[in-house]
This record gives sequence, structure tokens and C-alpha cells, in this order.
Amino acid sequence: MVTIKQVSEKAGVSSATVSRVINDTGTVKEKTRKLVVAAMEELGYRHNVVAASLASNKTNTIGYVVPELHGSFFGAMMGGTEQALRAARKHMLIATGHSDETIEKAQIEALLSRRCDALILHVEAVSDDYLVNLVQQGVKLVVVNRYIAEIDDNCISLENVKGGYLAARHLLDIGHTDIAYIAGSLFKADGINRLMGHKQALESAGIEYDESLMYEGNFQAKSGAEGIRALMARGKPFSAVACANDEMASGAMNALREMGKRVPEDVSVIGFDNVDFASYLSPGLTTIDYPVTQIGTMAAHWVLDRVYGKGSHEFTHVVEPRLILRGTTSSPE
Amino acid sequence: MVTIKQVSEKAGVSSATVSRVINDTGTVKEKTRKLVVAAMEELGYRHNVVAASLASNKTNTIGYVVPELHGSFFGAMMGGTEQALRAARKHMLIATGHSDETIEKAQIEALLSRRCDALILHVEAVSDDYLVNLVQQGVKLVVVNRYIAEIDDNCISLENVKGGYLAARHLLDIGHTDIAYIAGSLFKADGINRLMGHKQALESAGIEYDESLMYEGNFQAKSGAEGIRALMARGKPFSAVACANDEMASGAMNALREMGKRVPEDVSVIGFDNVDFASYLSPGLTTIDYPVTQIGTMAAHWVLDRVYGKGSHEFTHVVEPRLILRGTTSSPE
DNA sequence: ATATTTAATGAAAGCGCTTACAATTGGTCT
DNA sequence: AGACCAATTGTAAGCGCTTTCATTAAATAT
Repeated sequence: MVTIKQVSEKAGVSSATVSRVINDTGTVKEKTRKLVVAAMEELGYRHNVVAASLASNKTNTIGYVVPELHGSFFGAMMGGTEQALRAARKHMLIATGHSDETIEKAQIEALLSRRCDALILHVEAVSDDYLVNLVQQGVKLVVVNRYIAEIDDNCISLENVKGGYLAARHLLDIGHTDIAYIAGSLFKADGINRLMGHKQALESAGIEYDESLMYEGNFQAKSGAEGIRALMARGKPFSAVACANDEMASGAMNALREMGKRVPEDVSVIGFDNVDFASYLSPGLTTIDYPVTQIGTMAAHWVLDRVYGKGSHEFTHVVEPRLILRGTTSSPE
Repeated sequence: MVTIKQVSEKAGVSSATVSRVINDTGTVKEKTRKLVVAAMEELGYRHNVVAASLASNKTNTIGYVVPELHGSFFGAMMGGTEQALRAARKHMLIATGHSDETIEKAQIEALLSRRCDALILHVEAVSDDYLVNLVQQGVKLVVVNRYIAEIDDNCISLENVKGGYLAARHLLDIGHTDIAYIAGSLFKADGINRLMGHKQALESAGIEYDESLMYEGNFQAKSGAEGIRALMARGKPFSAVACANDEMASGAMNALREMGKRVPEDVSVIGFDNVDFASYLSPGLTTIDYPVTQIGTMAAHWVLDRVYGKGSHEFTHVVEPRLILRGTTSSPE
């Protein structure tokens, strides 16, 4: 491996000057800069970022923890982040937490050991205190899809309650009164909050929330189908079903059809997230937009601003859900 | 930041011993090991992997280049890799190439500058020669979804031709003879090869390939819908359409329905990839399985074996596509 | 022409770790 | 007890870079 030293000898300058050329810091005469560049090319020099990181105590690397890599959701989020970071020549070290406290902590610790300049965390099992503590230790981090009051400036989250409210509100607006709900895992904040919004909408419309019209799924498509079968079996009629995410909504749609129900004529369905395939379904899935790419981008901007002091971006720490009307909802017959 | 030096002083040993404890290398008496561990905990020591990497000339990091982060495909692939690597305590530095030669090269170069121990590349714009050259320079890399004869041991790819063949073969088997084809971008190897397989199947069935039944899309859902409209406009009748991926197939299904055609009664549709949402569609999309997670896992195993010499896994450098029967194909009426 | 600034470069001390190699310790064997 | 080994620990030389500070060269002012 050719080093800065060899380049400096070939170019007849000191290694400090070579470093200046590489990093474009300090002042270097154009003539010597060319000399150095020529020497680098001739020798096939490749900068050693590891050594540079050690010396400068900066890695230009952002650690990223997400629950999983598969599915449409996290890819979209990371895509938003990556695009913004790439422009600033930062890189992403990615790890998965699998919604498990031990794993999440181990991954965060590993990322810190690698001296990431900042972390972007989508963690679900670790406690608020743990994260607050990290921030107090001086760890630069942004928590996405989660709100923690003590470190609210470090959080970017969606108003899940409002999203749940909007979905139910839409169904109410078009005339439904018997509305079932297929919830996400209720040990996750998302699951709870979306359901809460749902309840609030019912309440504000003077409709009593009926536990027997609620089914707790796990955010997977299959549980959406199971939810429909379970709800139907309970015998309580409903003309619409709100689901805590699009996967479950698609599972629900398929189950409804298998049972001979038409969507939306017999039962309206609304999802949540607006993942990419929501529009591929037929009819297109009416859902609540979770601007996930935008959140990923904002997380990148937070880091660029706060950690690298580059540019000054506008932040919205709480982003707004939005109703996306497609074809799976209509007035009850 | 607490260093190994401080720990060694606190524990009354040399820094070499602390290093041995951390890395579990060499022999350390249990008693002194405990002393060191206690000192580390008391001081809140956090290993500095950057310094360790510089000294050991090993980063335990794998560089990963994919075209994009969004969508279901690459997340599934990276998920397979991550799972296997995590077990071996390796990490992934992820970058996107955007199917652009300049970007792809820049990302590979950046990953190499960061001294990744190995690279996993899903690149589309860079030439075969460039990759061959890297391997000859001693860069450890595995190329996924691409076959290059000179470095075939570094490649893991799907038999795309066979996949295209299987899809058409299925349609032929159930009685179709007028089969349209919506291709992927034909400047990408995938696009070309899948179409080639399609042609071979037609040929082997004694059916002449008809250019007017082919539409070149771009792997996006929208182009599938456009494909259907274009094909219909041409006036040449067809009872089935094979698509080069699932996104385009779903776009095609929606377009067909908008034009009043039922799937599969009027027109059969078959996709390619078997991404996660293929089964969410209604009816479920018949498609060709691209075992993408498995490919991701195999890439990880390749690296673990060849680069870190851990375990000896079995490799299949060429993986087989498989027909997945669901509901979008049936015999013509 | 000399003094004063400013630009350009070099010298060298780390950054925090790994890893030969050397030194020590403690048994075991005659 | 003395020799011999293996197990354990310490010494110290890097790994390839950045960065402060000092130095020299060039430019401008007097």
C-alpha cells in the first residue's frame, strides 16, 4: 500500500503538504499541488481513511440502526438519508436491531466503538432513559419515529395519533359508523398511538369505541387477514375497517375477498404508511401517508447541521400525516 | 475518552495485556483478565475500533454497493447479508450507485479508502473489465446478480435466461400462444436476459417471436401500465403477458382492469422476482422466484469464507429461478 | 533597500491500538 | 536442587495520517 510518505518523497515535499492537498485544507501553491497530484496518480495512491480518522478524531460516518432491512419502509427511509449524506461525502454504517433490547444496545455500542460521528436510530426496544442518557453523555444522535420529551430536539417523529384520527375521520365523513380496527403490535408506540387516534375520532363523532371491533395484529400482512377472519367470526357487523399499516390492509383486503366481500362496495379498507405497493393494489389502497423518505432526509440534515455544521436546514421535529385517497373506501350502501 | 493505557494502569498490567483481553487473543490468566475487565467497567472504557483497524490492518467491515435503497428488492438482499454478517460481528458500510458509472466507481473507491475488508457489489454501469481489474489488484469482492466469466468465483447470479424461459414456458403449457412481453430496460443485463429466455421458450414451442408484442419498460410499475396501453393500441391480440418484474406486472394488471379486462380470465399475467408484495396483490401474482435473500446470505458466506476464513460454506454461484404459481394465470378461454 | 506581513512549507508529536519479540514466572522432570 | 518448558506478561515499534508550531519564501509597505 502506498502511503502519504512515499507520495511526499516522490513529489519532493513533506507529508504535511500532501495531507493538505488531499484534504484541501491550509494553503498550498498551485504548482506544488499539481506536483503532489501527479505523484499520487503515478504511485496509485489511495487515501487511508482509517488512519485519517484516527488522527483527526472524525470518521465522516453515520451509524444507522433500523429494526429490519427488508420491506419497503426502511429502505425508503435510508434512501432519503443516503441521498443527503452522499452529497456531503458522509457514509452510513448500517445495523439492525430486530426490536430487541439486547441487540439494539449491542449495535449502538458497536457503532460507537467505530467512532461514528453521529447515530440515526430507529429503535423500538431500548428505553427512553437509555437514549436520554446517551445524549447526555454527548453522543450525537437523532431518534426517528419516536418522541422523547427530554431530548425533543433529537427526535423526528410522525404524529401517529393524528394519523389514526385522520383515517377514522375519513371513514366517518363518508358515512360509516360501524368501523372495525386492526391494530399493530400494541407493545410498540406506533401501534398504541394509531389506535388512540382512531378512538379519538370515534369519540369526537359520538360513537362508542367497541372492543369487539378491534383486533391486535402484528403489522404483517398475514395478521391483517387473520384479523378479518376473527372480526367476522365475532359476528358484529362492520362496513369499514381501518388498519394500522398497509401490509395488514392488503392482508385484510384479500381475506375479505376470499369471504366474498367486495372492496369497497361491501367493506371499505384504509391502511397506514402509504408504502410503495399501496398504489399497486387494485383498487389502489386509500391510506395515510407517512412521509418516510422525507423523514430520512431530515435526519440527515439534522446530522449535517448539528454535527458537521454544514448549511442550516429547517427542521420539523414532528411531521404531519396526510390522507391519501385511492379506491378502497366509499360510502356504505 | 478512556484509552487502553488508562485501563492498563488502573489494572496494573501492560496495555498489551488489555489488548489481549479485549480481543481474546494470546493467553491471559483468568485472574488478570478479571482485573482488566473490572478496570474497563470502572473507567467506562469503550474500545476504539478505528485505532484497532489501523494497527491490525483489518476493519471487519464489508462495503456494500446497491443501485438504490428504496423498494423491496435490495432491502431483502441486504437483510440476508446482514443476518449472516452480524453473527460474525462484521459490519456493513452501505453506498448506492444509482446505476451510474461515475457514481459507482466513486463509491467503490470510497469504500476501498475506508479499507473495507471486502466488497459486495450490485453494480450495473461499471464495466466487466473494471471489476476484473479490481480482483486482479487483490480487492476481495463478490459481484451479485451479474456473471463475469473471468472472475466467476467472485460472482453470484441468477439464471435470468432460465427465469424468462420458465415464465413463458408456463404460459405455453397452460395453452397460451399469443403472448405479449413487457421487458425491463434493455441496457441492463437483467432486461436482456429475461427477454432472451422468453424468446427461447417461444422458439422451442415453435412460435415465432413477434416484435409487435414486445414493449420495453423500465422496471417501474408505471411502465407496466404504459406497456399494456401501448400493446393494446397496436391491435395485435394477446391472451397473456409476461413481465420482466413484479412492479411492471402490477402496473400491467391495473391497466388491464382499467380497460375492462379481467385477470386472469381475459388476460393472464406473470411477473418476475417474487418481491414481498407479489402475494399481497389480488389475485396473488404468479411469478418467478428470485431468491434474493438467499443470494444476500450467500454473498455474506463468500466473504466469511474467503476473506475471514471462517467456516466453510457451500456455494452455488448460479442460483435457480423457480415458478411460483398464484392466481394471475389461467388457460385461455 | 529594509522592515513587515502574509503565504507556503516542514518538523515532529501524537491519535489509540496491535503484535512481534523479549523477559519473566511457575511448574515439571530428573 | 538445577534444568527445561510452557504459560503469562511486558517492551516498544509501528500502523498512516493530521495538525500545531516553527520556519522559510514571497509579497507588500516604508
